[in-house]
Amino acid sequence: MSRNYGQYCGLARALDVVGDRWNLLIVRQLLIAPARYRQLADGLPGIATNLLAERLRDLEKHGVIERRLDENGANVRYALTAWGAQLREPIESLIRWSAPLMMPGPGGNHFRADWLVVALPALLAAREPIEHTTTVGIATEGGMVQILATPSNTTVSSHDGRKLDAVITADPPWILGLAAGALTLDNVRDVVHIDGDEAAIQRVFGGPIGRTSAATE
Amino acid sequence: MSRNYGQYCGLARALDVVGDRWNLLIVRQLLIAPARYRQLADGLPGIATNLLAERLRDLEKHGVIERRLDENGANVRYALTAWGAQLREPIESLIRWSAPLMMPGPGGNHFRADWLVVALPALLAAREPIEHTTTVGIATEGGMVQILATPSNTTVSSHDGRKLDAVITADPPWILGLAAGALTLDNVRDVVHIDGDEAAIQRVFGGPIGRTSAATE
DNA sequence: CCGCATCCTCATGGATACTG
DNA sequence: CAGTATCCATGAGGATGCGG
Repeated sequence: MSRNYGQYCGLARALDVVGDRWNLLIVRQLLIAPARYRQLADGLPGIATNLLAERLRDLEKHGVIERRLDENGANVRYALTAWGAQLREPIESLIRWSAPLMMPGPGGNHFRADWLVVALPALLAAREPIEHTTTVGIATEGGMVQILATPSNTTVSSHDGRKLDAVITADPPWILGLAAGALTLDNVRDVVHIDGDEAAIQRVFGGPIGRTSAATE
Repeated sequence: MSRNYGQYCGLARALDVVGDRWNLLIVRQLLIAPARYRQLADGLPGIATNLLAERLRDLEKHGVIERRLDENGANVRYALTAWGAQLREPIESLIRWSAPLMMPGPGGNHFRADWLVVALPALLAAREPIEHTTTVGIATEGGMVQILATPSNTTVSSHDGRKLDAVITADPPWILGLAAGALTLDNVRDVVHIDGDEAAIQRVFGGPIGRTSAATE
């Protein structure tokens, strides 16, 4: 049972709902994709099973997530509600804010490639749109994700097997450093491996960082 | 001592720093202005003094806040570091997300007018810039804040005594509803009181809501 | 197996008293 | 004023059990 701050303040009321330990990480997992209980537990290393169950109940009660049944009426699957999905903005903001904390590297922490599906759009949102549609793969320990960048938008998802313009193989900190704009391709040339069209990687990661903390224009 | 998630994920590392109870609310207070220990305790109703002291130590250790001494070398004052101040973005996002939670009203919760200094810019950030420089006061139980809106930016601060184009007196939910765009001035005309130039209020709160969750254009 | 519920232990939070 | 110290209540984490 979540403890309330008892303050009539937007931040306090938001934290009354999602401020409890694990809550925002559960939302992160569901931003990747709707998931079964077991998938959530796997994607949240360290969570106790009773806590996961309790948090899911709380989040459902507050309208952040919902249980969905598949066609045959069994097999619950957890998914974000429309309101819960709007947590993407604060979560992406926190991810951008945390960039300095990521630069030192993993240091024994758990890592899952699909976390990049949330992190990369957050960091790449700072970029100017690219001119030519480009598809690149990011291969790290634990899996491959793909970036589909068009002039109008950029999406990141698990690799679906399609042919890509280029694939960059690298440890996660280098990828995040590139995405955050803290590193250039030249900086990391000898610790990454690129297959395919290097110019494609350059288009995705090399563009100017156009976004400031103020609104554009 | 804050417990760590042990995940190499930007969100998890951000929460390792600011995810502990009270931490983001302390940052909220310091976004209003640098403050003394006592001012913080007053602005955070419900916090225990040992927790406030411990959180301030943690946040300082992580580089989110710093202790500043005034000229004569005594009297510490807590303030955000440059990095800590960048938490304004995630905090404003959470405030926008929480708008549905604010509509039911305070219901016995604590309220401080200076919390509006953080909340109103977050909600008004969705507006198109106004055409004519306008200054309005918001008088609620517990104090008055002022909005200084120019074509280039909008700031909210505690009232400094200057002459204002208009003052609107209303309970907080009406103000937040107006700022969030959930209410119009016509909706609340008989529960608020306006002194001065009503058109000024209309310019600040009546403008079109231009911002969507996607980036502009 | 999956999706939890129970039980137990210990770390953390909260209220209040107290001190330099 | 600006915190410590103390004590109690609550929540987190881990192991295990259990029905479907």
